[in-house]
Amino acid sequence: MESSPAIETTTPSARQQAVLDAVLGLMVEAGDQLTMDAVARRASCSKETLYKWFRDRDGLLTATVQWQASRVRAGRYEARALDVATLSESLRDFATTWLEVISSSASIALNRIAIGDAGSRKSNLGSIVLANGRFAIGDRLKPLLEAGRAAGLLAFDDSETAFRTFFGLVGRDVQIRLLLGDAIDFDAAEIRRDAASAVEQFLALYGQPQS
Amino acid sequence: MESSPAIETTTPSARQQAVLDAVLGLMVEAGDQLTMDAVARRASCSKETLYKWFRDRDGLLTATVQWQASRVRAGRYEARALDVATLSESLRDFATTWLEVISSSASIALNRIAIGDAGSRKSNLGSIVLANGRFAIGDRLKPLLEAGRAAGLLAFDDSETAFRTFFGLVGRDVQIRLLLGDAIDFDAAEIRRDAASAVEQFLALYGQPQS
DNA sequence: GCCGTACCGTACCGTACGGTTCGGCTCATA
DNA sequence: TATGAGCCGAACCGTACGGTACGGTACGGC
Repeated sequence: MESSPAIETTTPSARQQAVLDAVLGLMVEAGDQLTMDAVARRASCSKETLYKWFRDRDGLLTATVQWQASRVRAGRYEARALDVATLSESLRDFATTWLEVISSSASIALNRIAIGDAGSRKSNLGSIVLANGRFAIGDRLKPLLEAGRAAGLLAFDDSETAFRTFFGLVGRDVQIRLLLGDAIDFDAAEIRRDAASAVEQFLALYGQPQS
Repeated sequence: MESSPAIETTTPSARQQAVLDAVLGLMVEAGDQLTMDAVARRASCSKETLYKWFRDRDGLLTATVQWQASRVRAGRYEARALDVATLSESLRDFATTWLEVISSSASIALNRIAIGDAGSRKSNLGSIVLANGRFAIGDRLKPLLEAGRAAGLLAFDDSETAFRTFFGLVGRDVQIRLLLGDAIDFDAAEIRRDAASAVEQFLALYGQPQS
């Protein structure tokens, strides 16, 4: 269960970024009719250019996924002097950010595309999304969990297992419901509430009683 | 957050079931090239028959989803005399069954299809899958939870919230990883282990101390 | 002023696929 | 043995879409 590194590639030029944003916009508004024609029209560029820059449709999608991933990287969580308050605060931030990401229309659209072609063995959008989503989050959260353990605030054997529990408590059924088209009303307040109660539950399971 | 009833329709004839099984097989083996031609070839029937029986491609997919759902309905969990042992045993059964379902290749393929066209507003495979998956499970688990509460074994205000926690603890990152093409080795022993520890955690959060 | 480069817009090609039509086979009923 | 319903297999149609080709324009370097 090694963590895949979040793939990094040469950043696209400004014009190319505009194209990728057009793709994202199109995904969100009409995920089905994501045709090369539509992209070219929306981005005011020619299909020839699309093919020159991104090789083929798959390359365009891959670049889009990576482009979106590159700007989701949220703030880091430095292991400052940890007490139970700052730890749970950091965990809440983490949970909140994660819930905001997975409930954003861009993420939903992107995951739909990636899941769709994970069924066809060609291309590997799925693994890219996984590497930049689930596994990137794990890589960023585990140091915090381990710092919490080092500070005597948490108790667990395997940080991977602890992380997966955290993931489940935070995400619950949200992502699958959104992906399947369920319209959950999920405003910022609701997200904060859910994040807080998930952290509370996580600490109930893994927290070390402070003597 | 009303629970949608699991849609029930007239059961297909034996021949029709064979066709639907062909669709399922095709989904699993090559989810992308799920064409009407391929289905007809695999089921040794004519496209004319497909269109007569199922109206159009969408009707065929809908019937397939419902057909698959109809045979997933696992055993019921009668509220026998509840003590903590039988309750946690029932919960373990539940979790095990659920994990087996979501990790089965049929379920993965089906969810991929449903998610794929949840992006296009036409058709509502997504809601059908939700109704027969996530919500059907909820409807079947909640009575058990409430029986546990009535017996003084569990403590919670809202059975929906308690269920969603259970869902998260059991499923964690499994479904999204499988949908995105991650190859988790998930044998029966692993599933039982995961189910058991999820139930243990759930009881740690919601269990009522037995005096 | 001339040329090469990069790009836009559009027309075009090939193919795949949803859906329709039709000829022919089988079989049950009369 | 005639008839018709039900179905198979194959040919067919229209369209949508990925990918290519090409004419035209703007611009920087010589």
